[in-house]
Amino acid sequence: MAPRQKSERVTIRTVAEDAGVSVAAVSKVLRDAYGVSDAMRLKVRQSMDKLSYRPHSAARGMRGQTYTVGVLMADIKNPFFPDIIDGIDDGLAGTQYLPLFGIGRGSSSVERAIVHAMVDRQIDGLIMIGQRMATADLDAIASEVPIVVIGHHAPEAQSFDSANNDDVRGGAIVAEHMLAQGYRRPAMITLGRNDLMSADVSQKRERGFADALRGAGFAEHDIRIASADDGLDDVTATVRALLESPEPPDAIFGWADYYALEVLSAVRALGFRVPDDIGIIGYDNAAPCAFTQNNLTSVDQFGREIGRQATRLLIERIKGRTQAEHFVVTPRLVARGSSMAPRVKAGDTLPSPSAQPDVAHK
Amino acid sequence: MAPRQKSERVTIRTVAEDAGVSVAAVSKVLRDAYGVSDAMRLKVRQSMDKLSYRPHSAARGMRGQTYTVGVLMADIKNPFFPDIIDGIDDGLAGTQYLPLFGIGRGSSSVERAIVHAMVDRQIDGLIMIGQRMATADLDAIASEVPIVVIGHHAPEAQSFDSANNDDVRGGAIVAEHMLAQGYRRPAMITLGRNDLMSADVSQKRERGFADALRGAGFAEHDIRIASADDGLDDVTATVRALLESPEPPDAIFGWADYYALEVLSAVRALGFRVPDDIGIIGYDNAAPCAFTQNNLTSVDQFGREIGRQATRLLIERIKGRTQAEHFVVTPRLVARGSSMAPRVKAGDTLPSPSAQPDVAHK
DNA sequence: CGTTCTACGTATATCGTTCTACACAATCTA
DNA sequence: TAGATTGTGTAGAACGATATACGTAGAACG
Repeated sequence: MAPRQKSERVTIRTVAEDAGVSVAAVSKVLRDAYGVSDAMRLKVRQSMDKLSYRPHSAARGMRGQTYTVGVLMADIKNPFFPDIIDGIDDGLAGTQYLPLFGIGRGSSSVERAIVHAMVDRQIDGLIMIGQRMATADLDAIASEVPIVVIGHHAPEAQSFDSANNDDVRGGAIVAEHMLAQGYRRPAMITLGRNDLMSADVSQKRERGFADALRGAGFAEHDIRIASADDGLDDVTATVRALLESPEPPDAIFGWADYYALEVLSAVRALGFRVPDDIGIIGYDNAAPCAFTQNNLTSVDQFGREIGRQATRLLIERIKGRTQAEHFVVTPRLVARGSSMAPRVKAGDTLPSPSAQPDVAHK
Repeated sequence: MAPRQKSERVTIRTVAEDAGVSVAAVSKVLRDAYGVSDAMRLKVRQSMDKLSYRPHSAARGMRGQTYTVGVLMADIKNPFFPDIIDGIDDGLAGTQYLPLFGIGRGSSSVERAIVHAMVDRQIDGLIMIGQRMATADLDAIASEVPIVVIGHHAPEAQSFDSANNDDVRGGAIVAEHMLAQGYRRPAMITLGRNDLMSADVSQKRERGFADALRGAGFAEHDIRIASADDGLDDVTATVRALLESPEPPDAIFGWADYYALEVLSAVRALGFRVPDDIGIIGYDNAAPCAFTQNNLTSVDQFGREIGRQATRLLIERIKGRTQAEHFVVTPRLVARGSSMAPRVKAGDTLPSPSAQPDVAHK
């Protein structure tokens, strides 16, 4: 009937012709917009199925939404992030939105480039996981697109939402557990501050950890918090320095699991037994914690729930909410072997490497 | 001068007016297209900087390229994939292209949905890592967009490229190493076949492993290849069945590292020592292999190089190559503690749990 | 000096949607 | 019964780039 049939791509026009209605009508059906009768909706849907029509997202982006949400992951090696992503999938299930991911490499300039690229590609909203940008940067981005941040506390921020666990409390939980287990000289190893704005959750955990020790009567110089970049070599060097110092710690808190697993490796490589000589605790309760060879005590921050909430917040923002909302969940300690010293800590002897490094695991 | 200045968004038109040239000229500069003088290029570039202009990707996508390449990752928990991604970043550095990632969840229908979504968003090309679709599906996709697959062998495919290591050879390397270390009853645990088309690299590794054992004189019923879905529970159940069978293996090859680490956990949880009672070998040489607590012998397949090559192939395809190209690299064994039994395997006694499960790691 | 290149620019149709404005009929209200 | 309202549908202008087709000036050539 219609004279034109040069192109082979199925467009909204093809559907309209097939269904015998206008292009605008099809568009309305597509968007579940107001002003279509049930009869028309049905007719159009059938044509779309018959032609297996898929709307062209780039074209939609020119005027309206793309139904794409961007997710910026600060890095890809963190075994905790998959939990969050499961939560995001939960939150997106049943909606038209699809997540596309950008992967930062620990540098805020790379992150910025990715965010720009996503904005240029007309994403409808953005979830940022563990990003390293300052709140001011986030405000700027929020003026272009709705965002929700995970792993960055900004309770006063109005232009964007956030979803987090209570990291200060989490840090405190760790200190309390160490003392309850009989460890006497707890220490923490945390991320170095090379990038101007490093992950601020680590700082929150440090504060909680330190405050709890203070509360238990520790003097300022007995609160030891060392730092190292992630990566086995840096961590090992710092662990070595710590354990060879005059009053070495008998328990170490690694600021996050992926990092604590490197601490675990370093401690054992130096010939110490875990948890007998040194207790080790991580943060996130990521999947590898449960492996027998790690058996790592950790703080569960309910990543999946955080991901779900973040997604809910984002969709609300996209739909028009302008009031900020900041979700916070209370973390919980999951005790495993790495912090369960069997001994009664009577003689307060300094730990030293137990004979040989454990050959079975060498 | 120009009457219109209603909108605030900086478009190609804004730049053109500022630079005093036509819109078409600016577009040419943007695309490094033919027919612009150095003087004009400079002038336009300056205006773009001054206005901090960023081209609108959706609009570009309507007629030309989006300068976005999609990367489909079969899952996000595999610690090997980051290596590949590093390679992709290498390959993309210095180009205008930016990668956006889709994350499958082990199901080919989810993967298909992601691929469609990416195509609808006008990506210029697609790299698929460890995807589970059949070659026929890939042909269909390849007719819409250039693709390169990683972790799927299709040497005869003409419509798309691939980048892989030689998985058959890799499987053989493992068997040879086990025998050289004195292990006498090697076994392999590999992925279950629940999804119709599961990762075909695992099958290649199985073949290499089995062929090598045959070559060493093993009888067919002594070549044991068990299967389990990934996930600690399934793997543990299968490992238990294997180790409690009449002639239990004394060495186990896990088809990939993320999987072998679960095997390691299961074996130790059952009270066996590694490598004394049971040797364990993985595949990929992912970062966690080097941790002291894992100390996992593995096969290095040079993921970063694979990622680099895949990217090169993709860009060539985007630029117009139609002849298929299939890159294959030869893998290499990296021996670590998990496969280094110290004993001389003289008395061929069956392994049994050494006394108690190692309390220190429980 | 006319013709033919070559290099550089411009004008404008086009991509596939969404959105605004409006037409029309049926129903409600005063 | 006139006027307002509601429900349903259409036409056509955007959106911001790219690609095509073409114009112009200067150089090269015979």
